[in-house]
Amino acid sequence: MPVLSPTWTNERIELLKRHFEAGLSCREIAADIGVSRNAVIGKLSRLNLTRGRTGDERKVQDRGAARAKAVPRLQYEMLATIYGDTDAPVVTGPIDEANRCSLLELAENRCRWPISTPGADDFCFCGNTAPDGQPYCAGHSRLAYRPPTRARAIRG
DNA sequence: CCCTGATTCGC
DNA sequence: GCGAATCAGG
Repeated sequence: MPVLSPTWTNERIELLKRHFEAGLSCREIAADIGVSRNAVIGKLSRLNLTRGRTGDERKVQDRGAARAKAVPRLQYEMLATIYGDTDAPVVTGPIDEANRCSLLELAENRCRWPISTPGADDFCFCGNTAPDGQPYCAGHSRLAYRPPTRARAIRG
């Protein structure tokens, strides 16, 4: 019911904290929730959930790999692609939903693909076996990363 | 240059 | 309280 349009509802803040604690970057959190990166950071600051004064903890970026510069896709884009066109559950690879685990059961070798739905109480993660160094499993990794765009390559 | 998070500041 | 703008770091 369109009684009000609160920017930060209970579900928003829960998702915010959850994703934040999950280790997701503010960019991804913002994309997932559907707000700007600054909005997420601003809210986090107000909630005193900041990780401490730091430019960025991720020392080296993918830029080190000059070849195949796969840039992390925003979940906002992914979800839009998945749910925005076809009604069928897009199969992208060996994704097993049966292995989904909770946040506390997440591990380095576990796919941390967030099975999140706006306002879902059964939030969980993929939990599949993820390759070394990769946050997602093979199937989700394919979704999470897109091949280098020609426009970007020729842009210079 | 790109990216990131944190703070500042106007609304 | 909210988020863009700005600052600060890598």
